[in-house]
Amino acid sequence: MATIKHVAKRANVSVATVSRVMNNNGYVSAEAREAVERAIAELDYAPNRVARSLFKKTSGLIGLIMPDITNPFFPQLARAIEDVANQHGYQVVLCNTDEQLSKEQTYLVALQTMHVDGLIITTNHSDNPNYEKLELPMVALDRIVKPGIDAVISNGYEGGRLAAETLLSCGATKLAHIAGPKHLLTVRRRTDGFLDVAGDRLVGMTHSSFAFKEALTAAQTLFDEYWPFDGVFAANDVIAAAVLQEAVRRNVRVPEDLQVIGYDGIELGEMTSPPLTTIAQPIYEMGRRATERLLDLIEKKETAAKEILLPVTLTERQTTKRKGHDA
Amino acid sequence: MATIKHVAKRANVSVATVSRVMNNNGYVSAEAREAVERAIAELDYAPNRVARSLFKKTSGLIGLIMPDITNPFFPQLARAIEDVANQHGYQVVLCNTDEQLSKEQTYLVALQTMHVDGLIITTNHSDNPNYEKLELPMVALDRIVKPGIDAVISNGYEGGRLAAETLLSCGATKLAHIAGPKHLLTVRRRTDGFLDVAGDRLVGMTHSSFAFKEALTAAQTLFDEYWPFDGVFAANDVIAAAVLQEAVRRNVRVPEDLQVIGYDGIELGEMTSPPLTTIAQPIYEMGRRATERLLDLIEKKETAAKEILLPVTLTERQTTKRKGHDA
DNA sequence: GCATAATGTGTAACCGGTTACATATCAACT
DNA sequence: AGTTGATATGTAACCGGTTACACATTATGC
Repeated sequence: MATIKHVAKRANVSVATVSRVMNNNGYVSAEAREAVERAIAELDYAPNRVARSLFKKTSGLIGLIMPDITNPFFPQLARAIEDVANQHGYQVVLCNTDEQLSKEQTYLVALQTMHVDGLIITTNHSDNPNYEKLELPMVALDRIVKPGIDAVISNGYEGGRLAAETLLSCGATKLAHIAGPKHLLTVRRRTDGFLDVAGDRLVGMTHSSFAFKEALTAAQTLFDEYWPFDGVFAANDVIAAAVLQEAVRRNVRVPEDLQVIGYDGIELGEMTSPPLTTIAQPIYEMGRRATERLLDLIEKKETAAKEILLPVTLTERQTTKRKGHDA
Repeated sequence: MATIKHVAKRANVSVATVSRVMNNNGYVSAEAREAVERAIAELDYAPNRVARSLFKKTSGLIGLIMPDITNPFFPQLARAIEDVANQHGYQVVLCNTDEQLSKEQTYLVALQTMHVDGLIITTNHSDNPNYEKLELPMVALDRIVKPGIDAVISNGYEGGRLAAETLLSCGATKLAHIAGPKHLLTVRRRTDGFLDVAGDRLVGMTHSSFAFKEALTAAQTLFDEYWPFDGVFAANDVIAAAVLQEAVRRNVRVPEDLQVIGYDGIELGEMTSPPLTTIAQPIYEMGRRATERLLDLIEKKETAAKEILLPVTLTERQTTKRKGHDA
């Protein structure tokens, strides 16, 4: 690999001059600039980012910490983050923590010692003290870490309300709910919104993680203990898919006998049979906004908002009846 | 952040000695070692990887180039890669190229200038000249780039055969197939294997990308043009999910009237109704093997195998009848 | 008891960039 | 003509590690 010295020699200038034309700062004569540019082209030179990084204490890297990229909600987020980062010349380092504090800790020091410029965190240990001492720009995504830390989230409470309102206005009268993991504040809000609207029309509720197998078990429990009901709101689309599958197994027709609404708006919802009605978060948008915010933080554009709340929307597919039909 | 100089000063030794205890090489007296270790602990010192990287020309980073992490086959792969890399102290940089040569090119120079130690490529431009001039360890995953480059793939041809054999032994007599993108050699092999066994029992075939929307269109075309058939093999699980959905739409019962087999063995297959029978690739294992191979290459353990071929297995769920029932 | 090898430690060069500072030239202004 | 400021460029220090090399000191062999 060619270095700046090779370029300097070839262009008959000093390394300082080469550096000046690369970074487009300081005074450089037209001839010198031209000579340097020719040398760069001829040698196919690209500056060593490691060397630059060492001096500038900036790496062009951002760390992305998520529980598990295998959970179908995250790839879209990762994609958005990667897209925006890339457009601005940054690369992203992927870290799966399985929500284990020890892994998180290991990654944190690894990322720190490699001088990442910022962090996006979709993992939540609100109680994790590690983040605080970290003097790094960071934004929480779909999570709320701490008052002081920027967050990008969607309106879970309204989403939960919307789910209940939709179910009711589509004619459901006996509602059931499968809530998500209790330690996720953003997920609890969906449940809160749903329950507030459902009121005493709620006939049953259970909990599940976002793993499909567990969701299936939870769905079975729901049917075993609370059937009959005619409208289910699941805390995410994976759980909703489990409800759908369990309904099929029990010969419960969807949406005729039972309407189902999921949450997230991941692609999976299009692939179930019937396709899933869901409360869609603007997933890509969330990733985009979080990254833009982070880059602003990194580049010291002191932007105002500390918490960005995005709206959710109803994506009507075929697990609900047409709205207002028999409401 | 504490630097090696701070540690040296505090331990009353030179930076060389500190470096020696950090790397556990050279001679260090017991007292010196102890003093250094104490200083490290007290200062909470972690060596700057950027500085180390500059001198050693090694970064502890591996580049992961994939078409689109959003495609449900890739997250598992990424997870496996990340796990293994992490266990060995490496981090992974995620790159989505959308199979666009220009993006690939941009990433390649970015990764190169940041001195990544190796590359895992799940993207395929067999014709891409960029990879050749790259003096970097790399392994192709689920792709075949070039004879000289290591590859980890699963046995697509056998998988295709297995799909056909299964369909036939479960009583299907009129087979149909939706093939995948033509430019993917590993995917074409599935089709080859399937066709070789199907022979003249094939009644129809069409093509599709791996995008669900396109797969739905392809499924419709298949039904429109070739119905009736009683066994479908789809080139991947996403396409199979589309076939399932289209079958439901047309009131074709699965598996009674139509049996369906997918390919890949992604989690989606468990979530469809009914759950999908599929030819499962050992996805996690593939990612693991590719990464282990790459690390061997990086660390110059000249290992033999140039192409690692992994077996596929049949995952019987509920879109096929019980085997041998009516064969 | 002396040559030799093993052990222990510090100094400084090096990796490949960036930039403060010194120096030089030249045009403009008084 | 002399001062001043803008333009242009090179030298060398610096970022934070690693390691070749020089130099001591101690242990071992004959």
